[in-house]
Amino acid sequence: MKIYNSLSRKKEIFEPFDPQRVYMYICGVTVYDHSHLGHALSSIVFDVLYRYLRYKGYSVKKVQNFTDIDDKIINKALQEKTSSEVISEKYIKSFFQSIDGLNVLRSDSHPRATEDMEEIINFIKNLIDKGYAYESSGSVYFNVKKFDDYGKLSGNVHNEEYKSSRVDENHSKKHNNDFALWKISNAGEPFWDSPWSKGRPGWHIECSAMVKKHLGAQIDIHGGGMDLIFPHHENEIAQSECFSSKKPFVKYWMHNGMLRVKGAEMSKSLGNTFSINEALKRFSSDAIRLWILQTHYRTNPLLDLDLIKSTEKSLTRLRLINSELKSKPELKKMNFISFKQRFIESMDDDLNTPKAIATIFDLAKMIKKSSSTHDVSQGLILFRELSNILGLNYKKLTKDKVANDVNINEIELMIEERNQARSDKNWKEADLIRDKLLELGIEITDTTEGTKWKK
RNA sequence: GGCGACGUGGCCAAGUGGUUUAAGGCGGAGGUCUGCAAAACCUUUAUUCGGCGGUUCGAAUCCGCCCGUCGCCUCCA
Repeated sequence: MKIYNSLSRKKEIFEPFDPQRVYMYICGVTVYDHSHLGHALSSIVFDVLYRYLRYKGYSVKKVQNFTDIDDKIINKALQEKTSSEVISEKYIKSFFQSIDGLNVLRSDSHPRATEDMEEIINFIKNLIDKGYAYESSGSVYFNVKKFDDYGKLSGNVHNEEYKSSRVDENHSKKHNNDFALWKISNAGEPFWDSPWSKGRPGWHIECSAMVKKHLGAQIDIHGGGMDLIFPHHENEIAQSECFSSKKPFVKYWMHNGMLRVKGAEMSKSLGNTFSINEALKRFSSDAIRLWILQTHYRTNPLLDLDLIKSTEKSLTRLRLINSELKSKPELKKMNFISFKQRFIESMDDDLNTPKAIATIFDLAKMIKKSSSTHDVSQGLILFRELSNILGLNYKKLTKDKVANDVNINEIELMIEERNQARSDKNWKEADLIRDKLLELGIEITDTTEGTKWKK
């Protein structure tokens, strides 16, 4: 299997430190708001990686953290006149609801920064002891100049010229690129005791500490969005490699592309705030997954709801294969192994899910085509097996209640009336009733087993 | 200013030197079915890969230039 490594900027053959086991860490979300479709993209991509590695026989340990203490959470708490704990708790719940809804498997562990504070503080202590970090008026900074490899991931070299647009009120840093490991708290803000001050950890240190604690000093895969390459992951490398003196901290860095939104003005109103939970009310998890996986994970797709809708459409064919097709054991068994090979070949090539999906569609077509002349049971088994790797479960969007304002009995009655009209060959009346039903949002289908309807 | 990505049919999107006169999905067209529809199924839908040069027996795929789009460099999946 080949994986594109952001560090080397090319595809590399995947060989974990331990040939049997894979240790992977995915940067999780900062829980100050509902997760949006961009998070869905990332979650789904690494969920598929997780599923596929297990399919290949690896024993995989996947860890994804929650950043549950940071400025945005504090601000939100202030805004809503509550505590950061209440805020983070609320959005952690929402996050799980979202990824469960997307059929994303839970990671083996979901640690929170606030629960690993001891580990974080010890990590910082160690870096100070080794001379990589320094304390300055209650805060602690990493001294970037002490780490020669700084910039190896992002290509951002020490750049004193570049002045960030950010208004940094902090003048206690030695160098422009030095970053906070520990931040002294202002009055009223949440804090933890430390040798340096009552304060809280900087953003990057939690991941280094949690990787170390939950997975080890060196791991196979570290994933996240491309936007995290700098400074987050660059800084993680600095911290972790200085801490353990082991290189590389991460063997394969994987970064998914960023979901883009049409038109800048839309970003605030519609696009960016389109939460996963909101999307799941309108689309099935399969549709969202297919939409995302039909684009390679390293490209930046454009959010387009019509596209998700069209994906929903393409699923009907697959659902039909999954649920309605029966195999005929009395016929000659058909072999579908070539489809499996194609699928694996695609996935082995840096998770080429668009190609893998094409194989699933081709497989579906072949099953359908051959079902009357051959026993296609093996094809059906394979179809489900491959679908499962992509996390497709073929459950329909549960538009549960057919709306309270629509009376089911009434619908049945109208359908009966229409069928009466049809048997009387009173087409005008029949069509009129059909139109009426359509106005109510009821779509009907005449089949050999009678008239079916759906909302 | 620095780092990087990309431009493939109406739309989305694989392919990155010959098995490709370019997968798959959506949409369109034609057909089967139907009272008509819908759904489903079948068939069909780019001699062509932003433009111009070059390398090569051979290029969408490599090189150069030009045009265009986008991401990151600041919290961010």
